[in-house]
Amino acid sequence: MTQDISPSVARATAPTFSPLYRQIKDFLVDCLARGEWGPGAAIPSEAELAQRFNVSQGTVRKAIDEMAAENLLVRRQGKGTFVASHDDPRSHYRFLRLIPDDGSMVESHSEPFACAVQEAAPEVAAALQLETGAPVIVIKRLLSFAGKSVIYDQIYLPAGQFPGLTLETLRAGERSFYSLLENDFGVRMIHAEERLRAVAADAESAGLLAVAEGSPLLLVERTAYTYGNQPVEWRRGLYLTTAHYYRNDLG
Amino acid sequence: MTQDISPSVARATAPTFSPLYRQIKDFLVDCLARGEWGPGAAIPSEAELAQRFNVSQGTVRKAIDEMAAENLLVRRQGKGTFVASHDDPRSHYRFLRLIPDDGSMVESHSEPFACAVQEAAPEVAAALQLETGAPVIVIKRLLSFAGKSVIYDQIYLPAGQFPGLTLETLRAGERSFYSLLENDFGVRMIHAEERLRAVAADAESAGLLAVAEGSPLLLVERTAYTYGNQPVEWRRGLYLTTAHYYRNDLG
DNA sequence: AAGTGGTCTAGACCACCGT
DNA sequence: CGGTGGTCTAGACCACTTT
Repeated sequence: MTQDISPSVARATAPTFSPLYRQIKDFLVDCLARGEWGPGAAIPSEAELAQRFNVSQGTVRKAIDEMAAENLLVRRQGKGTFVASHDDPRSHYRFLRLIPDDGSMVESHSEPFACAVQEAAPEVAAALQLETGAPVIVIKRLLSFAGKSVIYDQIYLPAGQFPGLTLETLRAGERSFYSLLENDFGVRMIHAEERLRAVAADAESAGLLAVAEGSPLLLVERTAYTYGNQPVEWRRGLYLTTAHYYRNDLG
Repeated sequence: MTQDISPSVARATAPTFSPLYRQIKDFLVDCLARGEWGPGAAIPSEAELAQRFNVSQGTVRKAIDEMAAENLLVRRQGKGTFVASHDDPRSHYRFLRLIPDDGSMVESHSEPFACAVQEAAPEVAAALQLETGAPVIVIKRLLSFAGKSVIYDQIYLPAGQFPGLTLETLRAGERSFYSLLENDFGVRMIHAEERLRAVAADAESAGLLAVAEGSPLLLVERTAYTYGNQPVEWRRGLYLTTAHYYRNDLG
């Protein structure tokens, strides 16, 4: 007989039946999306969830295993299972792929220098699933390794989801950009897609990165998504790759 | 009491104890590395392996689960578990990340035009863990999408592991490069690392890709590894990214 | 019908963490 | 110590594929 974690839910003529562990996973993902447990918080123990859903602990375990593999949760033996957070040092460099040629682990430093609201250009609107002309926050910043500027980022966010975000906010504190969005606006980035191209530096980029106009730069366009595959950030990064490279592992 | 899948193995004073499922995984990986089962072949069933190792089926299952997640094995319900192969269409585009801007799924065509043995330059030797000057096979080829050349590859292989590889071999048949290495030389690529940079086209690349000298190109340097993290291929690819982009998913 | 992987259970014990 | 996740078992039943 087909089972369901919530007997009160009408199964009716629904032609789609998921295994129990998947129903549990879907439920837990929904809890995360609704902010039931904030980033860094502990979720209920496997035993408690098993009791709550009337399933065995192994079934709950399989659901959590998959979510841990997707970087949604973090297991810590003896302590519990926690909602993944960009505050965690382990998640800190998950989205930055530029590495110095010499392999040194120098600290990177972000220097935002502009933050304004604009109307979304068609390209930006399409990526963020907004109407063209909708208000977006535009942030410009320079990222440097060991004092040398290597990335010029232009970041676009839907204005409505980040009220009161200013240049001062960005410059305050040492936390990373995604940590800030997570803590101050409750928006957690869980996935991103990047499109890379080689381009010639325009006047603005050349000036900021201290190279000749026309020099080859690595263009990295990123769309970042929160729960439910909802895009909430689009950015255009220009990477100077004379002494650094973009690393990618093909599994 | 600590257990071991092979009671006859002296555990002696070994300070490292792995869980059973990890010992089984290590054993299976070793079987693959030794070529016990060729690519595409079926491995013994979970029940048989469980009996052979005197463990429960769930323990074998966990070992195989991890190997499937690492693309070493492929599970097929009702049929069995098989050694992953580049002949499988699913694995076919696992290493090619260049996508046309319009998203069309056009067929790519590889056109090798040079194949010779050279002495390894220091950079190549380092990547392949050989001595500088060791014999390496150098392959040059053009890859085109919809008739337009978009990638110029220079591929370096340790000559000793690929005896008799010629331009004729490469041009024969329609199989992919990694399928050929797998079928004709028993070398299966399981993992690769790429380093990306933006560079200016030199005369040779500009000519082959039909762009002006100095045009920005995406330089992709790849080291590919077989079982045991042994590097067996290094390649330098120059990608034309005016109508295509390199796609990367950040998990 | 027989064989395979896929799901699920109920219980055991271990390793680790906090108090 | 009690609570957590981590490993392992023995068995059940289901879904899929082939004979």
